[in-house]
Amino acid sequence: MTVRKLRSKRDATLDSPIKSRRVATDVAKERRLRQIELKRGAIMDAALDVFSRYGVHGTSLDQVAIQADVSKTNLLYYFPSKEALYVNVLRQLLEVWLKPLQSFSVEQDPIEAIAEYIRVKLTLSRDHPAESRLFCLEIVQGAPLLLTELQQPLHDIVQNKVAVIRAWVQEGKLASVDPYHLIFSLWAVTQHYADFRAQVEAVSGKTLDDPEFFAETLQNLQDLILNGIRPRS
Amino acid sequence: MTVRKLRSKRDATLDSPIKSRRVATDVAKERRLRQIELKRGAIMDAALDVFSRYGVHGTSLDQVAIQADVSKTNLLYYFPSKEALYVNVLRQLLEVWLKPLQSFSVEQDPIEAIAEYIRVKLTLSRDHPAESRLFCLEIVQGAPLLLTELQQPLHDIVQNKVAVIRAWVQEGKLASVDPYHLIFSLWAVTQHYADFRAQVEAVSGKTLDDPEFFAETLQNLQDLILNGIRPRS
DNA sequence: TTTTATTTTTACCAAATGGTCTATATCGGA
DNA sequence: TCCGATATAGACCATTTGGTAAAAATAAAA
Repeated sequence: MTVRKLRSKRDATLDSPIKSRRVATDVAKERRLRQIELKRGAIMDAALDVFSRYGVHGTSLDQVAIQADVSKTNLLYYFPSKEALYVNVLRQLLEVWLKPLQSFSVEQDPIEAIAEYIRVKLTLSRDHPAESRLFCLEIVQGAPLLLTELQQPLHDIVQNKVAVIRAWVQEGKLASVDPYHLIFSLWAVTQHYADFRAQVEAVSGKTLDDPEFFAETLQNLQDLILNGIRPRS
Repeated sequence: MTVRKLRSKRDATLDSPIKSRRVATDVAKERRLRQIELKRGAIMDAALDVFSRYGVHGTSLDQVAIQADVSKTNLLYYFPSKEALYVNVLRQLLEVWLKPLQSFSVEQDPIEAIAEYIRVKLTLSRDHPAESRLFCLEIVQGAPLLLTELQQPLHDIVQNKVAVIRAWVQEGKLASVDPYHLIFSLWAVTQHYADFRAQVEAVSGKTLDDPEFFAETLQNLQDLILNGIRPRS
């Protein structure tokens, strides 16, 4: 109810800006909206962090609230329910997540393009581990919420890149790899360092936060994959 | 308490078999023990399944009980607590999980050995997806329970295999890859098909259950990795 | 058959938790 | 300074859920 109120208010200001007699009013309203977005953002950041660590079900709203430095009731003023909060977090995460794939196109040199893709994805694994983990958790559990709205755009963009890779293969610029499996492998090896960080650390004693280890990992993954797909006489 | 009772009883029968005047008694006792293990096994199977789907926190004991076709209280008769059940499931899982790595040794041909390892791991991903998912969930969340007892054996066995791979490299049988990253990559690409099954299916429309897709996946992964590490002049 | 040990069920409890309702504080505008 | 709207907090509630106590049922032993 409270949220319904909030929603309708915000929608109202967004959809039909009141023809204000004074500019001052509008400015203030906008500032307030920014404030709201700021606070919502802070809550979502906190939520992303704890959700990705303990899972959605393993996290209480109180935990999120504390982490975001607000009261639970106040949190529920900004998000109608735990699920709504979670969905918002997931949706925001998706944007970060699908962006890197956009990049490569037929004109590029495949070796360079893929090397760069590995670099970008590995950087993402280092700098956005929470996003990586939460995405992983959601997908592992069948992505009940994500899949419906992920399926279409993901399918489309992958389809697109599959065509690009296929073209590269046909032009003899790559060994004959199945584009799907190449993409899956790229995802797998790069995200592994974020998602399985605990294991990586247990085994090797290092994480991507160590610059040397990061560089070494990048080098190895690029070598492995690129040698794996370089056209062979 | 109830469990303590159960425990002590079982321990007693295991540690100091009562010098029975009759064989019949022992036989009966053994049969009962088998029954207990059977029931515990059934409960653990059910638990593995639901835990891996909804996460530990997302699963209630009632769900597990229903899946195992026992009452919740009855379940708690066989396992002292939810956590105890979970730990048992994890421990059992570990055995299945660490086995494949044991296999390769210096005498083998590295290309064959690694091809076989990929095959085994991919088969595991197909036939034991629940184990793969639960392991993934646990590790992603920092493996609070697993890590303590996983760390040592995992570290040891990996250390061992690292030495093997390093020897292969030194003998010129492999390109100069870092053994750690090779192992991580092998894990990543094979487990991906189980853990990210939802995504793989959303993108490609197929799963490892499809024999054709399985074969194709295996072929591609082997090609990719093996070409990636084959010694190049 | 009687007795004893073990397994299963029934009723119940206490804590945690998502969420609501109401009161209060705060802030922008007049 | 006053007022209306927005934001925050506090008390509270209903449900879920892990777990217990005790009784009932079943199986084993004597």
